[in-house]
Amino acid sequence: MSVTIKDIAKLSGVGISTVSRVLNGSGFASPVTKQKVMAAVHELNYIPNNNARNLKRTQTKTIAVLVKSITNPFFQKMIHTIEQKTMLRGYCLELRNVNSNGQEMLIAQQEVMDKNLCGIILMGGGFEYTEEDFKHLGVPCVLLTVSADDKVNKDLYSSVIIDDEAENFKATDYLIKLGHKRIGCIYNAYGQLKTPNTLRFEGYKRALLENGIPFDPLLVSSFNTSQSGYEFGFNMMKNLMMRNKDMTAVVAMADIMAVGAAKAILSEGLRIPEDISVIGFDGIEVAEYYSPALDTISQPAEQMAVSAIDALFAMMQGEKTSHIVYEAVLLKRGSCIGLTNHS
Amino acid sequence: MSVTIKDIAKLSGVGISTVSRVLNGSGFASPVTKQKVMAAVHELNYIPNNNARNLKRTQTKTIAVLVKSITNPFFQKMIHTIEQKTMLRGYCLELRNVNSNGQEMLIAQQEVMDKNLCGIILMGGGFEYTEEDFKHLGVPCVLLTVSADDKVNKDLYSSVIIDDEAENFKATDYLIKLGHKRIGCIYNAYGQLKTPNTLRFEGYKRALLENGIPFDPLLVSSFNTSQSGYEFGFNMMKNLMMRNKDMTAVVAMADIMAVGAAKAILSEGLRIPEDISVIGFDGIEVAEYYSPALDTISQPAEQMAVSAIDALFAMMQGEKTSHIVYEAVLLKRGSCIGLTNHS
DNA sequence: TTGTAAGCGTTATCAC
DNA sequence: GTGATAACGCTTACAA
Repeated sequence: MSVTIKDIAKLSGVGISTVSRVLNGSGFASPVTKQKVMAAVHELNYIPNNNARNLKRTQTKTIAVLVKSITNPFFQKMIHTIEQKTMLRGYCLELRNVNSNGQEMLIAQQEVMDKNLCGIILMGGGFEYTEEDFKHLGVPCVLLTVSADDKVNKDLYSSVIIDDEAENFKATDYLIKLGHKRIGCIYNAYGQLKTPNTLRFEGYKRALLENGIPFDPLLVSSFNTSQSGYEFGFNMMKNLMMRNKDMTAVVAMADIMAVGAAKAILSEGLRIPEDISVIGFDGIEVAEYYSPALDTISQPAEQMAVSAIDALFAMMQGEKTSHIVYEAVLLKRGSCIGLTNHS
Repeated sequence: MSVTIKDIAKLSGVGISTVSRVLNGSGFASPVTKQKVMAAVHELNYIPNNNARNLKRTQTKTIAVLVKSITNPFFQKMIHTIEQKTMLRGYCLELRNVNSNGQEMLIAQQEVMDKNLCGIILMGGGFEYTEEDFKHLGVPCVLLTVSADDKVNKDLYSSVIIDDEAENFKATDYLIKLGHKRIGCIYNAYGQLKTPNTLRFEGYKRALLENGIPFDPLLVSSFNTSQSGYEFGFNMMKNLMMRNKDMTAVVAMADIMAVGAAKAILSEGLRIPEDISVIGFDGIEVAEYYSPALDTISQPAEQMAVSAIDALFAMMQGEKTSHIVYEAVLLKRGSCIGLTNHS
């Protein structure tokens, strides 16, 4: 079958462990031996079996990032930053995508065991982690963009987040202060889970409440399907417009949805912001390159990524866990306008 | 340390192999035994070690997709389709991202060995595969969106592609037939490699040639940086506009670049398509949701994915390799206009 | 400097 | 139905 370390040993006329030593750089071997071994390796196109390796190895200097839906453009900057910072510290990074709901911790445990990880970062998804989860993991764990329930002992994990509720309060309040009263809301209700989106929705409701504007379910679209974010935003916005002729603004709980919503508005022959103001959330590139550029609540993605990796390495060195809440920035790019200026 | 199959065997009072059998569903075990084993598994939170598993296992019913830069939105539809089709056939799918240049085949070999794959799909990247590569792999291999050099024996691999040169000829020719003569070109020159982008560039040049329009290097922007596609398109377009006041159209060799280019145009106070016509390539969602929606050469992503997976399973059943070239569709959405209509 | 041999945790092949 | 036991390919003491 496949060529193994034995074949290399045989061909180069040395012992198995010598081959292993040469390949791993550990221990010493005479230059001549090295030559012979390497020659055999190339001749037979030998590739070491990682399973056999990991089975024995203890320390791997590897950490992992588990991303819930890696295709989310918001995560890309973060991942990139984490990759760089990890390399810089001389560690390897294992990047893994997760789709399955609620299974992320199982996959995390699996990964920790398989790869002998010394730490792990979990990003995306919901807030459904339990104390057991962290205990089972066995290695330091940092949650990024999500956290665990307040009941969970905060010494078991670190977290780097924003205050989703407060930030979307900020977005909604901004529109209200601009004079808007009929404000649509588009968000992704993912099952009954507590997610960043549901928190943002709470912020939307609180902003209405505190400003004395009645909450109107007709202004909310959150029917969850498996469509893409763009398509989702587009369809939800179409619905909202059909149901609410008096709507003057919309807050979308993700920029991709905001883009879809914007397209829906423009395709109806309406203008942004003159007819309807639009604000998104996250701060991804598309919102910036869209025309018109869309206002958004921009998360400090790079800083968050840096903090996450810092927190992880701190934990790996035995330091305490940390829980950072960053502040997001309301970027005004012109897709929202005062109601008095509406035509 | 970690809890192993032995612990489960001990706790549940059965033999190791019985535990293995219960967990794998293979072989038989009495309901009572099953109960006991499962109870122990849950109590100790046992997770089987994949390395040890893969070391022994022969048939895994698993195939893999190696994607060169998984963040490329064009690949996402394809990956999704491949995932579904794979599950449908009762196989597992291993999705893996590759960044390293030219190392994709090494990673592929590694993956094949580690996971005992029975087949692999490679998407993205360049055309640099050799005969040796496929021979070393040891399992059926399908190239998706790229192919190997013509010198490589076509019985060694399957491929599903479009004719990048011809398709971008189509795009450029379309603009020329609309009356454009000063047509900008934005593409990503990735080292000296032969990539879809370089082929598309060839198509651009041939269209000019066959229509008797002189090729002007000033109209080409391909300075390769590590920027994102949007940023890249934006900056390249800024350059082009600065250098060519008489440019009336631009062809971008990827939709993300086209979006960046469009933003650059609009941010200069120019209009699309009245002042400058824009056409992209690939057919991703953002181009559709952009405002104005962008014309593009749309690749039949789903069909291509289906063909790739079909080809792979065919090979796995001992059938011959296949080499399919799909035709892309020129989508006219209004971002290109006849020159006579230019204001 | 090099080789021998004992595991790593699992599965597969047998006997029972 | 179930339980020993021999691999799987490698790393790592330890011995030479």
